[in-house]
Amino acid sequence: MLENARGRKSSREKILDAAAELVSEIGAGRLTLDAVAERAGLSKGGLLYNFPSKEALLQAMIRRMIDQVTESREALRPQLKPGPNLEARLATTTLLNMCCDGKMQEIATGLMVATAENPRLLDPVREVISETLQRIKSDSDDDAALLGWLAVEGLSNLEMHNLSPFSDQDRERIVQAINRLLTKGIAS
Amino acid sequence: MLENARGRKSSREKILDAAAELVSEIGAGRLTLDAVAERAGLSKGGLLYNFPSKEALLQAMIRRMIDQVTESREALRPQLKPGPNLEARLATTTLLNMCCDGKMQEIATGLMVATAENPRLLDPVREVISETLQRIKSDSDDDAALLGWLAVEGLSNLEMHNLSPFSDQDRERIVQAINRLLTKGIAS
DNA sequence: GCAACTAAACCGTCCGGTCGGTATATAAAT
DNA sequence: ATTTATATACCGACCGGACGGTTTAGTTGC
Repeated sequence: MLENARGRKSSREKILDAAAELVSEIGAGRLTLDAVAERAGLSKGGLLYNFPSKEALLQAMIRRMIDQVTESREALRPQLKPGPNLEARLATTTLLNMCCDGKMQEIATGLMVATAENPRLLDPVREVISETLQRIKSDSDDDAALLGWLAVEGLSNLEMHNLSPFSDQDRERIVQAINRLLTKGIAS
Repeated sequence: MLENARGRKSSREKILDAAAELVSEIGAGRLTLDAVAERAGLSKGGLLYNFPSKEALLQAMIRRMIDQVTESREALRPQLKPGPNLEARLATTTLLNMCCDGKMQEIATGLMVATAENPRLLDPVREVISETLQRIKSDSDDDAALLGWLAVEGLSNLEMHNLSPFSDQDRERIVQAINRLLTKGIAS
């Protein structure tokens, strides 16, 4: 559904791409409709034709970002071997993979805009997180799964805001440690 | 230094308090000088007398928030018994305690404003985080310390944005699990 | 007499949103 | 076949309000 019949990206997609790019370049508080329109290659009128208000645009950004995470997770599912903490491993691996693509940037920017403009825009995110917690709880035996998930949340949050102090080696070690935690648990 | 000679809060403090309150009420993107002045109980002129620009106000918010975290940590230091992962235990406990006070809100709001208005405002935060990592590394034997710290980062980030899906019992269990992780490590 | 304001008008810019108009395509009416 | 109508997708000038910041003239308390 990302492309219309002619194989060209729809205006909606171009606009969402442009908005995500812009936020990561100039910051969430400086996102303007004019800038988005220019970047997307259409007029402000055209932009507002596709999204009747700035709020509608932001909602769409959040929605797309959520859908992408869900898609990635489900695409990953068949590649992981079943076992304990499967849902936690899925959730963490998905997030960690997205940090490496540019996609994480988009998640970050969406969240930043939402936080800046209108905290209510985060409602759908709240829902997804709550659902993820349920999934993780549903097939985890101890608290290691929760800790691993939280650690990934922490790491990705740092990376979102360009606050991560970790070198590549650091990060690699951390990822492995999280995997160990999810498969072996906390020492007793 | 929070109060002036007469025991009354200085205008600067009142202004910073007002700004933090406002952000958590109306969102980072809607913070205006007029609103801050009104909430702080002085005129716009008075506000701009204390902070010559909005940017200066935001910088001061970030600075105060960093100082509060550092102070809290050092106040906690004599109360923890020495041992492995002391720095990690300090860092995590400090953050977790602040989540319970209202103080966490202030940290959150500061970060939100900074992210929204001007990513450069996060520079001092980046520095503090980097320094914290060094501290944690300096006295930890394995990766458990890093994981515990990251988990707390994740938890507090969720709580900052009111995204935490955890009940009080959940949270309690998680805190205990983090402590176990920091004292006993990952199973081998 | 200086620091720390108050009060209120004002300026310039930015920005979300409106609105009249346009181009193209497809369909309906004659 | 030609006109007329309708829908879609878009353009871009413009409006009005918000907001950061300035200025000015005065006030209060040490």
